[in-house]
Amino acid sequence: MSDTVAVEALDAGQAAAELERLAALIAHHDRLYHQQDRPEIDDAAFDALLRRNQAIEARFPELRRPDSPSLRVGAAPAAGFRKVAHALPMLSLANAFSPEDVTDFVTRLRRFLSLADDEPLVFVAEPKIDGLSCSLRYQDGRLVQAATRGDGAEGEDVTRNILTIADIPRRLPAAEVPGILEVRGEVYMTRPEFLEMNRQRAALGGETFANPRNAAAGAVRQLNPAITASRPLHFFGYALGEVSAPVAASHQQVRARLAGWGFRLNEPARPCADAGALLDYYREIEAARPELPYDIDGVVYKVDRYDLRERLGFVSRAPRWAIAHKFPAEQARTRLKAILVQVGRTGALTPVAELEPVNVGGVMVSRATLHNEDEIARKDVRAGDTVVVQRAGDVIPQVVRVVTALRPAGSEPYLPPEHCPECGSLAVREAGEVVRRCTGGLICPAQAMERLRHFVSRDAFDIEGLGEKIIAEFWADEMIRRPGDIFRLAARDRDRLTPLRRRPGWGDRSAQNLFEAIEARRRMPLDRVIHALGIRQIGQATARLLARNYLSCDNWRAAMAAAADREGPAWQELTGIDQIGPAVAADLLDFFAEPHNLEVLDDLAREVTIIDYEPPAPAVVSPLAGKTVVFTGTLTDMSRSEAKARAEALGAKVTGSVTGKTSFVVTGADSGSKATKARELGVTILSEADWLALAASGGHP
DNA sequence: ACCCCTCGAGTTCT
DNA sequence: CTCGAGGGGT
Repeated sequence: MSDTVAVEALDAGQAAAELERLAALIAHHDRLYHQQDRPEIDDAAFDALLRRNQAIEARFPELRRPDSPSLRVGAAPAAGFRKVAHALPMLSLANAFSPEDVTDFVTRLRRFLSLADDEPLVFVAEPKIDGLSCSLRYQDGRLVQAATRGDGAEGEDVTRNILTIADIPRRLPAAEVPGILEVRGEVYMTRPEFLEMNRQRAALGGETFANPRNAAAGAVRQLNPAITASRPLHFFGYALGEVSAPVAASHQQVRARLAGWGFRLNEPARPCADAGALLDYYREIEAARPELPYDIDGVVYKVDRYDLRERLGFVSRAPRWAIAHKFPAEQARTRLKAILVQVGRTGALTPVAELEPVNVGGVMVSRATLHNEDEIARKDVRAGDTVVVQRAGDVIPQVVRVVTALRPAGSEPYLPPEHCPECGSLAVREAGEVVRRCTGGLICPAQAMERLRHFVSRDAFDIEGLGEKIIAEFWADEMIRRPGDIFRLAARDRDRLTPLRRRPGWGDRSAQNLFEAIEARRRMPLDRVIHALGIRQIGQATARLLARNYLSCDNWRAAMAAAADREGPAWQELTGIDQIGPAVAADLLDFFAEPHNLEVLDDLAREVTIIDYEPPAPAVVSPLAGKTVVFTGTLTDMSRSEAKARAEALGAKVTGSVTGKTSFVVTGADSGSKATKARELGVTILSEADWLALAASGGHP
């Protein structure tokens, strides 16, 4: 039996023959296992076949078949990679699309930093490579971990694959680098190498990749590092992540250090002193774009000095000190076949364009959102029109405009539906609102299924393997009608009652995986539970506010019941929560006024342990935490917004008017009534110098 | 009565 | 990613 011949002893001819045999054999057993649920061999024997196939492929990569089992069998789970939390989050950048955006950016920063006209502010401009961001972690100079960006906070451990990239040094001179050093950069594929690789794959009858970015991403996320190794990948370093000791004071110094350690850098990079220089750089790169051997989607401008970056800080999820200036999105023309209407979990009816599939910047697009009926009217989009399509931020397809000259005769303007396309209930557009909503509420199955989808989504209960299709099947079989049902599935499956058993491709293993994912969610923090309920206007952030304020589920429910009158102390407490006003509070109470919702919550609480809110460990221990600060008058050394950001970073809340709750008032020049009021109320008054000293000390007086 | 910001809700494709 | 609405401040 040829299985017993050592892989090392095979010649190329034997290897090719064996790969062919293995492909057929593995596909056969895979079918028996997954689709017919009557395996002929046990799991260990099956795995042995897979391993042998992989070993032969590793030795003869050029013989790997387009129908190779290693591509399909191992391709499914991203679960193959361990999740790793980034020590410092990998943030995204704000975007600029026009010269005005760039001049605004420079002006905004100069104002924020309170720079005088003669004080310089240097940026470094670099090309923005269209690849896959990765963070490389070095410990005592040794590469110990590589992670993808993921959602920015948590990525996937792709160390074994990254180690196959020749551009990446595995060791850095230990004498020169701190104990912990993270290098961030972009994994990419050059265009000529990408084209050559696709040519080879096509010749072998395999699937080709749409663009170098997808090819690079696919290669890095291969479960088998041997496949990654066979792909032509490169790496540019562009920043540092966590460092246990500072290694540079500016971006230009970082670049010099990276180059010294053997990293490739984004070139050309250029220091620029003002918006004019940045825009010159942009135009040069745009002109050079076709000649560059790799794809870029724009350029990046970063403040050079690290001390200034520190002062500038962050706005929501992006650093204030950098911006990506994007090239205009690639556009394509296609025919709009029809305008469909989708039903969201809140009943919102969203029109979606069904398009003749068209390639936009390397990806086939067949649908695009039209947002709402006003948007359709503004652009006068009609079924049958030829439209210009682009991918916003190179991701989400959007209809830019109609090519009116190509409009067929006799076309009619779009008419919004009067009834929900899913349940037939009346569809109403409230005065002053843009969205039209299905009034079916609880009787609309589309809404109910969307609510379930929301319930299991990543920011809510995060149940993997319970996607749209599976939910729809369980719904049709009346196995899942409300969230609590999900947790009773495994019990019902013991009687082989679930529709899973009729699904082609589903065997015991798949069902087992799903039930394990569900069981892992039997305990859930209060804020996630609140979010998962899908109450109108209550998203992740607002759910957290509620959890923080009411601490336990029982307490929250009692408070909501007590606030039902919409005027008493419970209502006052609710609307007194910062960021919760009368509109949000009303939606919350509407939810609780519906008996069905209370039943759903009771039912869920019987299945799931709801964990009381636990305050996160404070990031900064500062005497300013929890204090309320008011700035008044003209500050000279810091702009008002920097002062505000600084105070908030130290845990204080900044407001505009002096009240009894105000902890202290910072008075700049020409302070007026606010300082007077502070004196009347006996609130502590600080001069700007006092404030600067306090802020510089990290809040410790 | 405005303006700015944050949040929510919707969306595509691999 | 985009848009609209709500909240809070000027």
